[in-house]
Amino acid sequence: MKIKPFNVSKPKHIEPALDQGQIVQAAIDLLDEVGFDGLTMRNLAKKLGVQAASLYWHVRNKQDLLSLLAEEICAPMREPDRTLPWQKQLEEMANEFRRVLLVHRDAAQVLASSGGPSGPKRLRLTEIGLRTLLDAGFSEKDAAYAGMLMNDYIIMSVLEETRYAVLEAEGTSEDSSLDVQNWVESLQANEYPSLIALANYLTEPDGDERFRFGVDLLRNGLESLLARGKS
Amino acid sequence: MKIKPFNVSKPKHIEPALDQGQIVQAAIDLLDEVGFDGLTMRNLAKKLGVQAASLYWHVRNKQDLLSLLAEEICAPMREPDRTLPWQKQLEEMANEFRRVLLVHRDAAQVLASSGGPSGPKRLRLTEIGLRTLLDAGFSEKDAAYAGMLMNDYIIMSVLEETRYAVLEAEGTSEDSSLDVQNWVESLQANEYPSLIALANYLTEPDGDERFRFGVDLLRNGLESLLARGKS
DNA sequence: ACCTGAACACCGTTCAAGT
DNA sequence: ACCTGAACACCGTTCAAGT
Repeated sequence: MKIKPFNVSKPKHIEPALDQGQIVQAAIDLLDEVGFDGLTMRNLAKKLGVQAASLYWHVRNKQDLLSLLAEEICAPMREPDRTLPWQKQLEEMANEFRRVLLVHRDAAQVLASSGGPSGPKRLRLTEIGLRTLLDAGFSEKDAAYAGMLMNDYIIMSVLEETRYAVLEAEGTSEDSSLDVQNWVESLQANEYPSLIALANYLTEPDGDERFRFGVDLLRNGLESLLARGKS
Repeated sequence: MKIKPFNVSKPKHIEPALDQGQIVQAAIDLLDEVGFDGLTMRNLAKKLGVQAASLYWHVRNKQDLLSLLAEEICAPMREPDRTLPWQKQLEEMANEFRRVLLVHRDAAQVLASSGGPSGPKRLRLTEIGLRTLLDAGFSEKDAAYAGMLMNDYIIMSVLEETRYAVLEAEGTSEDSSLDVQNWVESLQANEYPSLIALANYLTEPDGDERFRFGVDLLRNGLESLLARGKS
């Protein structure tokens, strides 16, 4: 009675129905369809035709999934041209970051809820940002703080930009403009004169302009900090 | 058989067990005890010795409660001395804002999850900030964008500052420092030289210094923007 | 190794019913 | 007017059991 030893290495090997890459891709699709709040482990499992518990074989927990998602969202970010002056390099990185955050619905929320950069792509991008600042002449401390600040600013900026968009989409266009109107009129004019004077800008959702304003402000701040240090 | 008519005006009037002020106060206490994630309608009801559904008589929903909470958290903010130069006024406001956000656990998370300012106190504070910027000579657009930027920066800054604190508190002090050490060592030195060189600053939780850096940067940016506009 | 079934311990919110 | 009981429609996560 002999047992054939050769098939032992492939003993009833069924193709695994799932792997981490599929899960992450499905999660991105689900995000685009239903947004951050609809992105649940159970909905994701349903989309994959699988039990929710199955996901936990390929992913530690939801937090882990969000980190993988953040990495995937940032993957298409292009790196800046290293021959440019440091201001232009940082500007390019900021614009690229914002661009990829606007590709997928609620991407900024994913980045905000996932912790700091852990995947190789995001680590590389922060490495580039920090190197740019160091090469520009900033001290280690200033470079570190400035890098974190820029990163946080961009995420938070897009977060708010898209939150406004949601507020707009909730009512019909006439209704939402009426709501803004009512909001302004509900303020007593003599109590909040500046607020009322600037209401158009405060409720205006021109994200491009607002984002550029912030980036310019930070660049100006960094330039004068550098000038001060060098004098 | 006569019925006394005089008690009719007070017909079995039981003292209401709850009002909005009590709910908000209990929510603040609960926040300090269990943090943002533990602040649920059900836990809050339990703390008040009442059914969860009862809360919905005094508060529209959880979002509404968070707005009330945000207002309560900001209530102790003092207003800046109007005779100071605009830079000092803004600095004072920033420091005050951060101060009150550090009084209660996860207060920054409450502010971040509650929408824009709706209560009278926060409206008044943004009014003051915007007025300061207008008085300083900024255009309406610049003042609006700068005001929103400062507001967002402060909330996000404290948000991250306290998130770091949580990461520190999770392990014993030796463990967490070891984790940081391991995190750094897990990076290939030749792949991420800047990241490794700045690791101490990136993982250092000196919130005071980091916050001041950001405020200084924004002030510098605003000053050069103003100088440019005036030239 | 990989997936299922079923449970555990929760959420926010609604609503008829009580007082 | 104000509160309760009970339900509805969900969550993330675990774990013994199956294949």
